[in-house]
Amino acid sequence: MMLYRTLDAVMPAFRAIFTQFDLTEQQWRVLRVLWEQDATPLLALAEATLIQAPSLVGIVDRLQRNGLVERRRSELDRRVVRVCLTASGKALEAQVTPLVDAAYSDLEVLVADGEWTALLQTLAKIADRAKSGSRHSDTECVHAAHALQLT
Amino acid sequence: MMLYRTLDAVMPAFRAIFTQFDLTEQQWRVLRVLWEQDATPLLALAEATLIQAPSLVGIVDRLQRNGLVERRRSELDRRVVRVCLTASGKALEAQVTPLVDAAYSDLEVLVADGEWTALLQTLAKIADRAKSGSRHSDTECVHAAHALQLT
DNA sequence: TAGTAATAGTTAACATATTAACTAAATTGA
DNA sequence: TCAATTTAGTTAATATGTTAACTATTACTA
Repeated sequence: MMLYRTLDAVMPAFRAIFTQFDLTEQQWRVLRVLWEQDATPLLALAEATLIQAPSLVGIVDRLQRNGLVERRRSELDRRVVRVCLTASGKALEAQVTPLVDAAYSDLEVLVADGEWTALLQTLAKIADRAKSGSRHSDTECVHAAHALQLT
Repeated sequence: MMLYRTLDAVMPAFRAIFTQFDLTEQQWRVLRVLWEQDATPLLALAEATLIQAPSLVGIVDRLQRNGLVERRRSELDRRVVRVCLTASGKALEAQVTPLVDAAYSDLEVLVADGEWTALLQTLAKIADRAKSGSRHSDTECVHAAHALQLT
């Protein structure tokens, strides 16, 4: 229950920012990667965002529909589809990023530095130990983590 | 990223249990509440599971379709729909619960008691402080918490 | 008590996750 | 070199989350 409430408390600030720009959380995640590395192949994008390929296809579809990205078939390997930012897609970065950063800062003020570190360390420990014994994809619990907005 | 990996590491054990019984995570959450308190009105169920009502309608639909629950219109207040376990729904508890409990135990062994407490306290603090300033529903980040299976 | 507001549940429209299957294009190995 | 395999991307089927609107009841109130 504590986790529910934590997430419940943390999320709305971020969500408000996204809806303001007609973005969803996932769409923002994709854009964030593209702002770092434009023209990323779709599967590489899936890995970077930790969004599974079938989900990503739809997300890119909608970003494309809204004129923020476009698909470009690679000439070298024609299986590869590169997802590229459009001018509007690029322009969005300057508007969204400051707001998201500010929201993050607000969040970080809430607990002491040491506490943050401890939190992350405990999570790391759990991940590490739980993982040895079950092998699986990195994207399984993605939207849970998305919700936390702490990546 | 750490959170992604934590969730990724923790989830599969639980998910394997559910698929084994043809259940989803959410369906299990609903059943878990009904096993405690049968014949719960739908909105009360939504609150108890932290699943929003519109989602819950579909989940209950499918549980009903699979013969695990049934809907009963209340006589006193005919707006109210009580969700009731069927015999199969009741029978399932004895099969699923031990496996889930065992998976929890496996998880709890991973970190020291004090560390668990610290983790929960930090989360509580974040939730508490982040919440004062943004008012919203408890169910917003539900599936994120579901994924953690730590409720 | 008629009229309005609140409540319980549902439906609709949309975005997303998950698994499995499928296509086209490379890669590989006998 | 040609068949078998692998890889990139997609589609399909199903379950879920989100917001908004809508129905049927019940409660409230002037």
